Formats: sequence, structure tokens, C-alpha cells
Amino acid sequence: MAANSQFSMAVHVLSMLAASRDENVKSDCIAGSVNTNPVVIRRLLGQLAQAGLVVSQSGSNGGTRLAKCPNEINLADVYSAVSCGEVFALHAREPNKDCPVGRNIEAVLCHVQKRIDRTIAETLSSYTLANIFDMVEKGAAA
Amino acid sequence: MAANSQFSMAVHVLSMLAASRDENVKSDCIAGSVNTNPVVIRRLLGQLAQAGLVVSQSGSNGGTRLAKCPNEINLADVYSAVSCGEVFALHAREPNKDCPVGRNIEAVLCHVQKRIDRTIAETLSSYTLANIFDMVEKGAAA
DNA sequence: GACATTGTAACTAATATCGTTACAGATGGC
DNA sequence: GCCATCTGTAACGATATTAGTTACAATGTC
Repeated sequence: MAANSQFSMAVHVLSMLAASRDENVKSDCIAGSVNTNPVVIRRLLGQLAQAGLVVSQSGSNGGTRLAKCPNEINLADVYSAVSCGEVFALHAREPNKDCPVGRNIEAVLCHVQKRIDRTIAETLSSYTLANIFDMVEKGAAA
Repeated sequence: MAANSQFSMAVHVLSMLAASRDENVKSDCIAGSVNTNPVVIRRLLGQLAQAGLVVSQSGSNGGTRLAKCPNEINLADVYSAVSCGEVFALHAREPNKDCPVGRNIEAVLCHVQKRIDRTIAETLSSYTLANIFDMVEKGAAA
């Protein structure tokens, strides 16, 4: 249970909210579709709310709905909202600074990492929630 | 100790091998620079050997060296050699197929995931080991 | 044959993610 | 005002992954 499925869950959740535009959806209902516990959903919704993608209401008739139109939300927003870790981690233990390679490798890797993060953000930002919801409705990806 | 630093280690290791071109390097020596245990290095070298990036020799005077020139190895090769997990995981538990969204979301996410994998591979393949070693020698990234 | 080195299995420790229970706080209907 | 319903969040446990470590067989050099 190590890999991070928060992004997948987030896209799933947002698609459901997109399906019930302007109507509060309860965490119980979402949990039923994602097949998990409502608390897991509420935790996730908290992150999405902080990022300004959704708004929640407590109380009776409470629930959550999108804070923007589906075409104003792109997957890069979602990705950064759930703060997935980096694609690869830098060294766990600091390399040996007495070695010419050990001394400089971290800076180089850091540079590569930033480059990749940018690439991913660019790719993800080409998908809006509206696009995704379209694909989901049509039933096929591709 | 959760994030995957194998890619970082692999690049570090390969840079060291590039520095000692055509000369066997011992896992002990590499471990000294990476600041970890020789066994961890040998495990990693095993993966790199399977991918045809390095060759190892046992016995006295054994060790490991590059199997190709540094400019014939790119970071996409390295990335796939150490088989880092995907950038994001698909759903841990299967979504509810009775929900229109749950039924189709996985295919859509799978599509997005493949797209990202391709993007990452493209970006990484623009760096050769020779490039990386150059940066390491110059001391600065940028 | 002695010795150095790799390859690999087995175990431990640390950590992250997810699921679950529990409960306080908010909100609306009556 | 009271109650049912919902969110927000804390606390805990189960599970999985990663890395570090020890141990030892297999391999190759001298």
C-alpha cells in the first residue's frame, strides 16, 4: 500500500462532482463509487478545498461541489493540490562530499528533477476536468 | 524511507563508472561515495546489468564498468532499468462498477498515465550520461 | 589453495498510505 | 430549541515498500 493513489482518487472524485454540477454531493456517496471509507474522501476533499477546487458545507443537506467550471480546472491543478511526492527521490543519505561525484551529483539531479516536474505539469495542464468527464461519459479513453 | 531513490542512486553510480572508464570499480568504493552499504549498490548494479548498461566481474580484481560509452546511455534507459513505480498509482481498490463514473474512470486514468510516462521518457532521453558527467565535473548544474 | 569480490537470500528498521473508529462542530428542518 | 445529518479531524492499526545489515555460496585472480 505504498504507491500514491491520491491523484487517481482526486480525479475520480472531481468527475463525480462534475456530474452533479451545482448540487452538494455527500462524502458517503462518493466513497461508494470510489469504494473506500468516507473519511478518506473527506481528507482528500480537504486538500482540494484548500486548493480552491471545491467547496464544502457541513450540516444537514451538506456536501461538496465544484468551486469552478469543469473547463477551468486542469489536471495540473489537481496534481499540485494533492501534492504527490516527486517522481524520484533525491539521495536518502547525503553522498560523500570527499568524492568529486558525490560532491556535485545532488545539484545535477535536482536540476533534472525540476525539469521533469515542469514537463509533467505541462502535460497534465493539457487536460481539463471537462475533457476527462467527456472521456468518462463516452466510456472509452484513447 | 518511502520515496524511491533508486534512480538517483543509479545516476550517481553510473557517473562514478563514467569517471573510471574501462576500469573495474568495486561496490565498496561506490558505496563509499553514495554513503550506503555495498549490498545496496550490488543490488542496484544487478538491475543495471540486466538492462545492459554495465558489466560486472566477480573474483579478485572484480568490479563493475560501463557496458557502453557514456554518450550511448541516456537517463530514460536508466529510469526504465530501475523500474521506478508509476508517477501516480491507479485505484487501490476497484471502483464501484454500478456508478457511471466508477465504471469508466480507470480507463481514462490509464490513458493519462501512459501519456505522462511517454512525456517523462522523452524528457529523460534528452540527457545522456555524458551530459550528466559533464555537469558533475563542472560542479554546477543550470 | 588463499584471498578478494560479486550475487543473493533473509531479516530488521523506518516510513508512508490507507482504512477505521470516534467524536466535536456546523447546519437545516421540525 | 432539539434532533438528525453531515463535515472536519484526531488517533490508531494494518499493510506494503524501501533501505540497511548480516551471512554465505559462487566465482575468479594470483
